[in-house]
Amino acid sequence: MKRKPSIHDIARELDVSATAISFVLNGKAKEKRVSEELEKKILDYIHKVGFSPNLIAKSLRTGKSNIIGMLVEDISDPFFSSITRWVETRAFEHGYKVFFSSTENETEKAKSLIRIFRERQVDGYIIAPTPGIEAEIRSLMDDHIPVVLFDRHFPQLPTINVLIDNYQGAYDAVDHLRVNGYKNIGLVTLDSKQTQMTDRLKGYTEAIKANKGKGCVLKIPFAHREAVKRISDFLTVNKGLDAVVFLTNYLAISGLEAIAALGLSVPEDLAIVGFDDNTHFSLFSPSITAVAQPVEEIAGQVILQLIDRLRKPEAKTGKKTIVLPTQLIVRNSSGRKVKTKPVAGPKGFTTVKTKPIP
Amino acid sequence: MKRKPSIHDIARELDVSATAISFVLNGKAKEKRVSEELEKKILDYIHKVGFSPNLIAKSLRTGKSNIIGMLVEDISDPFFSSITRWVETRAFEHGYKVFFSSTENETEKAKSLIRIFRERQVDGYIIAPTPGIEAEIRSLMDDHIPVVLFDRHFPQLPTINVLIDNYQGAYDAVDHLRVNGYKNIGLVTLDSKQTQMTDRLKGYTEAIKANKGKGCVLKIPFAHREAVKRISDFLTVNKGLDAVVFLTNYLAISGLEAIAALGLSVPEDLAIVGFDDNTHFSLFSPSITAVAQPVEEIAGQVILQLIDRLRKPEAKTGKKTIVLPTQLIVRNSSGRKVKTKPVAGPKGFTTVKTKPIP
DNA sequence: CTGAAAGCGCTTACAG
DNA sequence: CTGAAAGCGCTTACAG
Repeated sequence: MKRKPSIHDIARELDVSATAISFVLNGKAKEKRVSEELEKKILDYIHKVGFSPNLIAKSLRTGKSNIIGMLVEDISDPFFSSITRWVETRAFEHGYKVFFSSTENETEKAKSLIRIFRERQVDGYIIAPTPGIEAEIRSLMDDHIPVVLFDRHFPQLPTINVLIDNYQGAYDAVDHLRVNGYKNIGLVTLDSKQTQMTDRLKGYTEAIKANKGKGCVLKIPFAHREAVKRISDFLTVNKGLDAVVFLTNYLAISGLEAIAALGLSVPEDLAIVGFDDNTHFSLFSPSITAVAQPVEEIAGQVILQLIDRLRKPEAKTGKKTIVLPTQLIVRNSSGRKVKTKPVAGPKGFTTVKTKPIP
Repeated sequence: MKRKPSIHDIARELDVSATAISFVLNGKAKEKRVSEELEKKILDYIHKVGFSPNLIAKSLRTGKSNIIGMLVEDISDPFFSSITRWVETRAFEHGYKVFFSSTENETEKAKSLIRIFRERQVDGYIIAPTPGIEAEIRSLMDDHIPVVLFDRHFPQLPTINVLIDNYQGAYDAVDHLRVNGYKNIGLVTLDSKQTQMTDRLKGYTEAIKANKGKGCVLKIPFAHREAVKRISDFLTVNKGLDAVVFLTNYLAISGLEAIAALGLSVPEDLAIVGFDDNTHFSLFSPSITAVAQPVEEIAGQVILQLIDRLRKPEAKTGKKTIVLPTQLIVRNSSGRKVKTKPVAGPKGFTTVKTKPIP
């Protein structure tokens, strides 16, 4: 592999000092009083040969990499992929490149990614934390490395957090169903102690209580292979349900599979509301009502907070939590309940009328 | 920011040489004849204090970063996101970290990403090329930096290419529709000269010709805002069509929106086949038939070829093209044509007719 | 078997 | 206004 020219090669070529080239390259020509003539000579040559400096060397020398490390749960999830897209764009405007990776919500994977990023001297972190990485985050903070958490957080850590109002989002979903005439509203959530999930669960519970209803909750382990079957069983056992709220994107997708397999009609047999909007929700038949997160604003706040911290690394850090509102996007899957429902079943519940497609 | 300990700090601490530590760290203790006693002393200390070496310094010294730069069209596209997931896993097994970015198929974005990666001394590249970056790729090859192209390629460049049989995939789609009784099969594709699209188009054209049919093609510019309207107009003008093949994932999604807006039934009014499978295709009503790419094998071949090249950087490079087969996944959207309009859907399938939301 | 030293390509305090 | 030199934290050829 041919060695690329270095600043010193160019210095020799042009018979100027490497110092001058460095100043010009970093836009410090004026400040450091490099003559305009010299500056032009250097710039012309650099453009001619298409020189680009070795950023590895620069990083080693300055201790800054201009890289932000970003950990998301799953880069192929529509919520996380759109967040990263926005973050990437905004970071670029500030001169930063973002490297992201998926944790799949696994503690060990998150720990090893943080280690890898640290070894490469990443300047700051944006993290949707997995459970169990409090120590790693604390260690970053101890070394004064800027960290912003989003989507979920650790209440005991004095981090900067960009969150949404999970409680209210779930509450709104239930309330919307109630207003539209649904009486028995079930919930499908993850079996998780992470804040985003517990807050959503609380929103559901409180909304149910407020109307003196009875809750009915199914908790499924993260990334469970048999999520569809679990939901299917849940719906079969709890025939009285006339609506279900799904607390994540993927649970809603699994739920729709289960509902299709059971041959239920939405919303006639069962109304549906999802959490996290999805490009395809408007395309399903019927289209799916969902609690949407303000993706662009989340990304904007995340980068704003991080850049701010990167600018003043020695500033006193304190806990700071930003909570953004959700928005309920009403579509057909939660349409007003039709009271006059044919035949049997308690509360107008129709039994399976179609065989699942083999 | 506290300075992290370096190899020399540890050398001083333990009263050994930095050389020995470096050898131990790189698993060369045996080879370089470091005594077992010394090795143990060093390892113990390193584990105790949790030392991790500065990879930036290592990169600068060795000229290797152990990073692979990967350019995809759009990381949030299900096809590309699953490819990157596999590539990431497989690369990690070989000691490489993958940094990926989306080009959005824009020439300038791709060029600037390649520049950014080069500045950071990335060891090798995996690229789904945008149009117009032949020169950049040639320049990488001139500098003996390993490059593997996938999904599409430049026939005039002697690169390593991992492709699928786009021609056959499209041909199969048309043939399947023909066998199921469809006579007037239209096509919706991108207005693109990239190989993956031209090959698919050729597959369609030849399949139509082989049956002495008449083709009917709509070409839409990449990322066109009004794709739905274009398709809608196309379907309205060409009322004779009884089936349509969509040559990309997103075109199929836009097509479904158009079809919903027009109030057409699938497959009764119009049968559908997509290119690239999609997690949600099985969930739509009806489920969508698609030409699936062998994602895991593509990723496997891509990494295999790249690692091979990274191992022997000076080896003669020659053009090498690997073509993998596609698989047609038959679902309900292309069900056998029923001459007399059906009462209910075939196979106990329920079609929910809902008006599009205004 | 072990260690001192040079050098990867930058930046910047310092001396002229 | 300009340049020589030190140093960021590693690796490795070389001398002992």
